[in-house]
Amino acid sequence: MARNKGAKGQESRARLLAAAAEQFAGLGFYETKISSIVAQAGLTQPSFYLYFESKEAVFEELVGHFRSRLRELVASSRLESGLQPGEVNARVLGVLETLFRFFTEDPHLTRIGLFQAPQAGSIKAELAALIRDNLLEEQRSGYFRSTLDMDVVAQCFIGTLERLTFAYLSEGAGNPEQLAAQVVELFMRGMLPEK
Amino acid sequence: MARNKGAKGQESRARLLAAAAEQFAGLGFYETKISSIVAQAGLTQPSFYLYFESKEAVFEELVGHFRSRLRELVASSRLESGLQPGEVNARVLGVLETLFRFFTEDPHLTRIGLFQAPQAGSIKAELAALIRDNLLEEQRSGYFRSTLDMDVVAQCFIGTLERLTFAYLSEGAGNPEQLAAQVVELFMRGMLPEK
Amino acid sequence: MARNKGAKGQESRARLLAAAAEQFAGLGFYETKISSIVAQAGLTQPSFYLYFESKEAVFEELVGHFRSRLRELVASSRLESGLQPGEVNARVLGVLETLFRFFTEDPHLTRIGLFQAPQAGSIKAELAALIRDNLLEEQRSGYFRSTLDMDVVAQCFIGTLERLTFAYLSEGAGNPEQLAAQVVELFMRGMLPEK
Amino acid sequence: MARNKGAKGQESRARLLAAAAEQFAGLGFYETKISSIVAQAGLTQPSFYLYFESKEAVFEELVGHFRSRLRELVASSRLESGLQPGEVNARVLGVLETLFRFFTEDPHLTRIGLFQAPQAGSIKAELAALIRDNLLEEQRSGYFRSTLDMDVVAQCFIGTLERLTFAYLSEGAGNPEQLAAQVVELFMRGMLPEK
DNA sequence: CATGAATGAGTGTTCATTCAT
DNA sequence: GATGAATGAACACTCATTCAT
Repeated sequence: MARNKGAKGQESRARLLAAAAEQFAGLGFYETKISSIVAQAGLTQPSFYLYFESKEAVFEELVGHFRSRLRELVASSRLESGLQPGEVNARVLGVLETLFRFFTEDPHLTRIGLFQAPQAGSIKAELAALIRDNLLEEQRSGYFRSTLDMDVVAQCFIGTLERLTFAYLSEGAGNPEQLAAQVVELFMRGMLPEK
Repeated sequence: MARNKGAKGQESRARLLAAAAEQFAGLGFYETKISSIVAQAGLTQPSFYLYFESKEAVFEELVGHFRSRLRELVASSRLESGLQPGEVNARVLGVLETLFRFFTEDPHLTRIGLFQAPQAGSIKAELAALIRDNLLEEQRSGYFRSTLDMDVVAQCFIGTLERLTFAYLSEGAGNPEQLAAQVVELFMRGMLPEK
Repeated sequence: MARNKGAKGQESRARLLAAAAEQFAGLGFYETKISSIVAQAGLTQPSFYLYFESKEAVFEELVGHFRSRLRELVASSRLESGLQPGEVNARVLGVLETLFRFFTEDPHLTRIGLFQAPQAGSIKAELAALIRDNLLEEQRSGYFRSTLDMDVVAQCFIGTLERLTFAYLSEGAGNPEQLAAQVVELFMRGMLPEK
Repeated sequence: MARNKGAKGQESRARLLAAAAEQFAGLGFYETKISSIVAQAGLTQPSFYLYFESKEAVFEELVGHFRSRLRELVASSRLESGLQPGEVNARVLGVLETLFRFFTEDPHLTRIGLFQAPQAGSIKAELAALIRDNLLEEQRSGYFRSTLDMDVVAQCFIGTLERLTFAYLSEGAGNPEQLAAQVVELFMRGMLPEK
């Protein structure tokens, strides 16, 4: 009941997953009915259970995808130590761009992971912790003002990312790079140490 | 159907509303059952319909409360013109404190209005627009850097407020004034004009 | 709980009864709600139970009224024996007119008694039996063709009366006398003995 | 939602429809419960909704059946012109027999269509209109007395048919042909032109 | 690999009726 | 004589899930 092998089966499974993602994102968990998922995927209800254990299970699978890909992303953008002071700006810009791009890339998944999932809170908390750790390391290296509570700053970043993603990117307005630049402009003067 | 007069009736209605707010906030709309709302309120199911048209109706009433109180709050915190340059900081600080306090004051309602409601998006959009208008006026008066896109800035504020509220305040950690101060410290240097 | 005496009480009871008759006639038993009856009567629900035992009870009271008044009517129109052959026509005409008038007089009650009541069938059967008895006596007296099955004829009269009442009279079209005349014209040639 | 294809499905649907017809006819719309319909059909409640949209929908389907079959019947019994005067009697007899037979054929449906349905009034009105049109054509051809108001006559036929159907046929007493003959004997002398 | 048919369990809602005042 | 408030009992309907094929 976990992974069906044949080519046609994988195709069906993928269609179901895509339909589920779209509907969960648009309607939320409860307003999304198995009947409408399978309809969109061109299958019947029992087929659904050929590929997934339950409605909860698909939802969890989607949330899981989102969460683990997000984790990888942030992990891989860990600061290499030995950063030059002049590069801090670019570094933060890069991280923001990467996150904006990630959120824009699969909007259904993003919407599910950041809004629809009951775990949305803990996902954001986890993300915040990762970002905070990055920031703390940089702060210790003297790149950032020592008076800042990096816990708070990380939360501000998350909130900002989240809001801008939904206000602009999911509406198809603006683009990741431009938004990231504006955020950097807004935040950095408050973060860099006084000259 | 929403105007029962006697004192006892108003009491019952209030109990139902409070129970509904608590459960909606904690469990969401769908996992909240009328049966458990009335149980918490010490009544039976039919009584619920003495005071509310439907499950949707109570939910909407709560969201409506939140939305309109939020509206009033922001409207009443419009900037009086004739602000001294030195006061800008304090002004923004004040607005942030007010909003933090408002969000903390009735956590159930806040959770419903900002997360559980399908209209959460439009509520935040509305709030963003109001804040943006405030900011724009101040920008025109020269209090803020002219290169800033106040639309984006407003969204950053909303995201930040929202995130901090849920990360700290609803956990009972931190306090509105302290958080507001940190946000001001973080944002202001990026917002005030260069000397 | 049966008969409240005071003037005001009688007034209230009458208003309830009238409202009930109107609504039962128009909407039927099930679509008529106690709440709407009392609303129309300008009272509250508990007041209803001051005057009637139950919803069924009011309905029965109305049906009972109809049934007993109809009974009296037919009973009182029994043929005096010693009728002259030439008067038969006028006699039947008179009975029809009387019944048409009765049905038109209180349309709500008529609609309830002939259509809405579960006993409608037995009411019509009873009426048919009474009419049949009248007809039989006249047949025995030689006023009517001896080949006619007066049981059937009576049913034809009932059906005709009922249909014409609802097609014309309750629409405010036509009048009892004229309709009665037409029925007599249609039926009598088939009923009177061949010359 | 009304087109399930397999043989087993059609069987179930038919059983539900039959059970519904029987219970609606016997108990009326409101006293008939979905639970008892499905019980009689040997199914469970959700299965009902596999075949019908709602309780109202089955009822309407039954009424619709009745109405359209009745329409066809009357339409197909339109008078061929070129009728011989001597055949008028037989013609009317034939129509009456046909209608009596139709009403007797599916007693549940008849009871629903003529009594239980809120549209019963309009169904009878429609039937009356169709019969009146037939009669009018014959009247124009000189087969019937020109003084008769065929609108009224048609209503008399309907009432008579209805009453006799329920008084005799649904009790299993009498038979269509015999009743039709008696009606013809009663009405025709009043309808045929004076010699 | 897929489907037609069926179901268990649950939930919102309605309404006649009553209690206490 | 009347009412505000409350309730018991029921019922239609939904939906995720599962057999049997």
